[in-house]
Amino acid sequence: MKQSQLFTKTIKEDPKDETSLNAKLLTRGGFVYKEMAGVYTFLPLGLRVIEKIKQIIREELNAVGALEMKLTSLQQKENWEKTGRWDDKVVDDWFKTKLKNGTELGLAFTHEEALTNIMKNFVSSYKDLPIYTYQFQTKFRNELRAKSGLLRGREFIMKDLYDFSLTKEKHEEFYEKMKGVYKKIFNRIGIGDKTYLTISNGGTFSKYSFEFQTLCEAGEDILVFDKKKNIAINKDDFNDEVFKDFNINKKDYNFIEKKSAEVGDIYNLGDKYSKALGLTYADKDGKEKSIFMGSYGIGVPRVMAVVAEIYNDKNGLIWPESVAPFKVHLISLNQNKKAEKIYNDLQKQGIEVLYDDRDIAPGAKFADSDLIGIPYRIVISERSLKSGGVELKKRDKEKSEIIDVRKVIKKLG
RNA sequence: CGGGGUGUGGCCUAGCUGGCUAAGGCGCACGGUUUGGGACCGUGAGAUCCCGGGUUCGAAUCCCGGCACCCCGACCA
Repeated sequence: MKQSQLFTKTIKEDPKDETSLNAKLLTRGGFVYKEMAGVYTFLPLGLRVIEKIKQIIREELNAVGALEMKLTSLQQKENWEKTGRWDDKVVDDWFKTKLKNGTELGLAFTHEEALTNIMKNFVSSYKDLPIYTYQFQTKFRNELRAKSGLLRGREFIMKDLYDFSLTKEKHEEFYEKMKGVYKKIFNRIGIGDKTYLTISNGGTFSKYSFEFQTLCEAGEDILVFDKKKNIAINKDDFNDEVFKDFNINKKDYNFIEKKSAEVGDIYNLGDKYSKALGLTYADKDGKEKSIFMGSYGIGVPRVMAVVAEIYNDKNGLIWPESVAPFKVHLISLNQNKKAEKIYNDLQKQGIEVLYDDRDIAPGAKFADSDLIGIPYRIVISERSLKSGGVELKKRDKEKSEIIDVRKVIKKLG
């Protein structure tokens, strides 16, 4: 992409209505625009990051046989009444609306009911199971208080996966598998070493569930963990009962506390939804059986925000290569003819490049480049050409190197 | 939802104990000079001072009501 065509502009000053680092950096860099508290538009650069994160998730989920689909945001109340979740006293963060004729609708804050209902059309025999399916979908949650920039929003993209399994045991097998899949996803995104599989309250379906918590100052949770022994417990659930249930002798561990953000969660749903909505299958002996389910969420913008919180310096963002909006930021200082060729050659190699072809001062280009935080920066200028080529610098390094124009593409490819 | 804070051109701010044409910086347009770390000079455009009501000769400024945003807390499959 040519930067002259990028309509967003970087902003020098912090926006006055943001306090959190993620929102400040993402706003200043032109990644997001705040429509209202907890509701953000993804601008071209921001959307590229979102899509990178989605693609990593997609690849890992597809690898375990999950199929992508997309449900609707508008929901009729009928299915929700069957599970008791239409009631505002039970679920207090509904956004509800009405059809012209007065029919009540809800904007989905999750999709267990809708999906389970759909599956009634496709599942009747044990031969039809298991089913693993997921979507990237906008969730609406009428939070009392949106906060921390993109970390807690009222409208956000969520990856939610659901498993429909033959038995509790089969479901649990998949559940265990997903722990590894999530670990892999967060590793690829670049936050793996700060992300912990965390023991947490299980809610109504099982005594415990697991969250993926990433150490991060802006987070809302407090993680109690032992890095060496790789164990973490949400502080809310750090008590004798947990120690007993997980066979933990507190003296053997060196627990410390730090703030963290929940980037993913995996839940056992048991047969609550399948039962309530009448989703069953006929087993080999023809007997009707319950289906066991789980749900597995990842808040995509939240992951983006957490990455922004972790990877930055005083000059701006430093995206990990895996989720960066572009791999290379090509900066031309009055050498647009030569730069154009490099730009084309890089693109031919399939390397994503943002090419700063604008006619502005060098300092402004460097400042923008640092703020936007693309991993590799190539500068082509009279000076670099005199030294023998182009200057290549990594965003997170101080030093740069001069490389022959023909070799830089090979090096990055 | 309780408490605290803030709302002034596209962005960041000053002005707020009432008083002249609402000031500055960034950005934007035009002209010129610049060209390796957000350049400089000049000219110019751009404002329902969050909204509604009130007090007053006169309101960005004072009073009342509302809305929005930020923070703390509560809440949070």
